[in-house]
Amino acid sequence: MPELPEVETMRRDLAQAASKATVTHVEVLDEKVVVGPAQEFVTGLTGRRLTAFGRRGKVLIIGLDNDTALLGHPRMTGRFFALQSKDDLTRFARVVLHLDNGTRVVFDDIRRFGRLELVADAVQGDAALLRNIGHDALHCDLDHLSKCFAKRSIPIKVALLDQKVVAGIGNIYASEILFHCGLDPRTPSCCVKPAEMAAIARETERVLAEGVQYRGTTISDYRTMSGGKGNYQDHLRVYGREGQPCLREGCEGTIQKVILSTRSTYYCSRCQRKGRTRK
DNA sequence: GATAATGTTCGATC
DNA sequence: AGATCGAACATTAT
Repeated sequence: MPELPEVETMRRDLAQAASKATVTHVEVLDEKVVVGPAQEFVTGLTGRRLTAFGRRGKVLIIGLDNDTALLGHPRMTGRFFALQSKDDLTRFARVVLHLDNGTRVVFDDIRRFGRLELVADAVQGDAALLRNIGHDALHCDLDHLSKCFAKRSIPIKVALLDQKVVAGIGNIYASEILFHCGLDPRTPSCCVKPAEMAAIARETERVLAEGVQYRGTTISDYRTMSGGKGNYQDHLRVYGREGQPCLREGCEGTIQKVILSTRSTYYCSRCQRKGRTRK
C-alpha cells in the first residue's frame, strides 16, 4: 500500500476522521512499531489535539496542539483505520488512538515494518523517520535531480527509489514513471540525458498526482475501512504485467520483468530504450 | 513448502 | 570517504 499516493490518501482520510479531535487514551499493542520508549509515546500523545495533517514522501506528519508531531511510516504493510465503536480490531492492530469524537484511529500492520514516532516539532529534523528524506516528489526540483543522478552509476530505476534524492516514489510508480518517459529502467543514472531528466521530473509529478486522484493503487484484495481502496491498479501500464502486450498505441512489444537491486522491475523493451532521446 | 510482496537500514565489500 | 550490493527485518498469501 505505501507509496506517495497511498500515503496521501491516508492523510486525507485521517484528516477527515480525526481533524481537531483530542486523544483520550492510547493503546500500544506492539511496542516494536513505536520509535523510542512506548511509555513516553503514550504520555506524550494522551490529551493532545490533532491539529494538522501533513506528509513528506511516504511519511505522515500529524501536528499536535503542543508543538509536537506524530510521525507515521507504513513501510510495506502498514495502514490506518478509522473505526467506529462497533468495529473490531484486526489481529494486526499495533497502536490504537481513542479520540473524543468516538472514533478510534488504528495503526494496523501485518509485517510490523511500519513505525510511529512522536517528536518535538523543533527537532523534526532529528526524527528517525525523516532522516534521509528529501523533498516531496509531487514537486520535483529538476536541477537537484539532475545533479544527484549525474553522480551515480546505478540504474535510473534504482536511483528513483532513493528517498533522500526525492521522497515518495516506490517500486510500482518507479516502473510506471519510466514507462511514461520511454526510458529503459536499466539505464545508468549518469547516462540519462537532460531532456530525459526533464521528462522524469515531469512524469514523476504527473503520474503520482494521477495516483493520488485515483486514491492510490490497491493490489490484491485489501479491505476498505478509512483508507478505502484505490483504483490506480486499473491504470498501471507495466507493473505486474510481465508477458502481456504493451498498452502504448501502435506498440507491438511485450512487457518484460527484470530484477534490479532485488526489486521486480517492469518495462516494454520495444518502446523504453536506453538513450532514447540521445542524439 | 517455496516464493514474492507498494520499504528501509545495516554491514561488508569495493 | 563514498558508492554499491545483498542480507536482514516479519508475516501473509499464493
